[in-house]
Amino acid sequence: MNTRDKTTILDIAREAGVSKSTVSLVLQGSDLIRPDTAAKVRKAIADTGYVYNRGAANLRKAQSNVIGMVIHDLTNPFYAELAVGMERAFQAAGIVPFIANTAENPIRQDQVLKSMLEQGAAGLIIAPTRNTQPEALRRIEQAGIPIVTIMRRLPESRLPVVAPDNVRGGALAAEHLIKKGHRRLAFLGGHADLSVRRERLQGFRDTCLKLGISEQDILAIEGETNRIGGMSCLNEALDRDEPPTAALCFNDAVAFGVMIALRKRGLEAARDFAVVGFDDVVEAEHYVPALTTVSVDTANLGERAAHTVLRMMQTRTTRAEDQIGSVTLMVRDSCGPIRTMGGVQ
Amino acid sequence: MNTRDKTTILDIAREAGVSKSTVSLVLQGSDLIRPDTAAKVRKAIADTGYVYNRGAANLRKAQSNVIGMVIHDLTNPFYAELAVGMERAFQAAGIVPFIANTAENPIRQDQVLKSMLEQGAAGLIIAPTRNTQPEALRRIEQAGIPIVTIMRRLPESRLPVVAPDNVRGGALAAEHLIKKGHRRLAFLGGHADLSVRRERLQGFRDTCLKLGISEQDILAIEGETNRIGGMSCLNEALDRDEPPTAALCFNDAVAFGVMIALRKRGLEAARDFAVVGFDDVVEAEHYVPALTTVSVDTANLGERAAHTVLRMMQTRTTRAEDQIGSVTLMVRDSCGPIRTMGGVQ
DNA sequence: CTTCATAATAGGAACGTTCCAAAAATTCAA
DNA sequence: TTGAATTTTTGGAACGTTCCTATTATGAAG
Repeated sequence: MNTRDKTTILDIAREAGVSKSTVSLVLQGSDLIRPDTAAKVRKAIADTGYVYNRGAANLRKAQSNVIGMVIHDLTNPFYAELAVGMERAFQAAGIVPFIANTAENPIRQDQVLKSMLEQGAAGLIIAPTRNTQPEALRRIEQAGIPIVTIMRRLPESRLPVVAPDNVRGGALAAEHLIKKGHRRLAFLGGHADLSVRRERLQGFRDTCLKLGISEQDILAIEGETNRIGGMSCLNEALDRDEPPTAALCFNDAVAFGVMIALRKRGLEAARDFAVVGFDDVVEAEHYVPALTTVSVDTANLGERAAHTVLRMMQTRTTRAEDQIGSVTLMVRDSCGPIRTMGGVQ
Repeated sequence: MNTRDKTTILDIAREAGVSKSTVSLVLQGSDLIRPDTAAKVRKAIADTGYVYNRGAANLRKAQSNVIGMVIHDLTNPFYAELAVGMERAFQAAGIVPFIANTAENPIRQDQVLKSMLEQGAAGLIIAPTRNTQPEALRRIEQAGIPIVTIMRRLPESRLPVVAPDNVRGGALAAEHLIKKGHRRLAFLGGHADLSVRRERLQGFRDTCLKLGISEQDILAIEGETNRIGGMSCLNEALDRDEPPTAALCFNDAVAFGVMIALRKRGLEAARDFAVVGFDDVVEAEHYVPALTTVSVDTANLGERAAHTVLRMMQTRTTRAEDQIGSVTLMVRDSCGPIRTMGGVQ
């Protein structure tokens, strides 16, 4: 092989005294090749510092095994968990997926998506940013690349979605809080344009109404989907005339923010105010007080999404059923005991 | 263009009535092409659903702009922050890097690295798993691909490292705790084979000795580098005959674990036991009590790593200076006031 | 031994791009 | 208007694989 050039299939062919076709066949694990020939080739591969050029192969095959995971906020532990869950599922299929973060920025998301396409991605899982325009994904769809959205549902889009049963989760939380004796309830955090929030809020509100809470005793406050958002939401809630005594939070991050804000006001989660989270990140269990939250079975969600793209890739289809994961309420300490009288202060 | 086939540079050439070379030139933003010709081409590109085939280009150019970030634990908020920091720096350079998680598993890491190589990565940033064998990276080095390690230093390796000044961080923490009046100190968490721990512990221990703490009053307990590890380390520490009254934790995750374990024992961080973290993750500031911790300026660290690979790629070199980021102690609430008498219970 | 069927191997074209050398178009000066 | 100088455009080869179609080696049967 040439001194400085990278070694190719031809180099190992020469080294092993066979043709490039033979080497290629060995590389693909074909059983057309006689075992001893294959051994010779494999030895040559090991001797030389050969690295397979997947780009060249993809070019010729007109298909790749690259899968991209495009996540809107890797900094949110829930999404980080989700991402590594999916990665694990892909690993089992012998695929190394690539993760990219879009930092909740649609423009960045466009760039990332473009890059994934150019790189020849064969499948995509996307947890889209807010304000994702439908046409941002249209190009990918019409390129015939399997794509599934996870968690967030896109408006006016026929893309398959993998998400937890948000409506039921909201309902579970409402039921729990009302059973604990609360009569003025809040839903804190999240933006109204998020499908996740609409669904969670819907389940929450419907159940409240069904269980006899009146409309004006159900408060919904929008906010960021992180700790900071939780803090400001709680403050806004408690500054009302008739403040709520309990809240379902958009997600666990918001719930942590709510608990922090409570402490800053000299109040205590559980004792003075009941808080329920959503997602059940690992941290929830260890927090003090341990957070009562709706578990979405993150690992399972990730696995389903992974398997869905994989299946779509195999069947060369661009459509798939939505998948709604079941949820369970993890009752821990953040709602305190059953309440006998209303009112906080 | 053919009905079902993907459109190529030739299709847009035909569409625009120019040659493929012209299209290629336009794609590369060459100023050789007359503006109106370029406009025609760009229009054709916009009309057709053309997507650039970077694989083909890389094949021909024998070089790519793919950069990989291989992280050992994306689930650790610190590394998630680090990853998005690096991503931001690459974005400014017009590059979309790919992230992969190795889940602290050297075998997985080998697979990921192999995949990145095959994909034609032009540069790599790696936060290596424990027990990374030097030869795991040797192949990449000899392939001439720029690679920088971040945070963890590899044994017997000449790869450039970007890391915070761990020794100084440890020293800062020790000094702070001793000034607060503590006389029996612990270093909690982390495994002895981690360079990060060795350095942090070294700074911590040396300063303790220098400031008059005797060897047997400096306790070092190994453990996992996460919350769980922190919990068990604290329990082990307090179950000693002469328990410490303060600790520097391997990182913030461990520190959170320590504080949780304290609560479980009916003790309180700050009041009953001083705890200092390391890393200064965003959560540290909002925790209750707010965590006193050594800030490593995560964003800056990520930026430096990114710029280092970028520079190596440009200069086609495989060597670079180590970069040690400065650290500062963020004094918050987790160490309480100055202590006048020793002893916990 | 041949002959034939089959199992292994080999050679060339193709994938979509870039780059080089060369051709064509344009501009400028005389 | 012409020719030279310059700018703009073009065609073909090359990158490292895979796939298809040969071709050669092997073994079985006559």
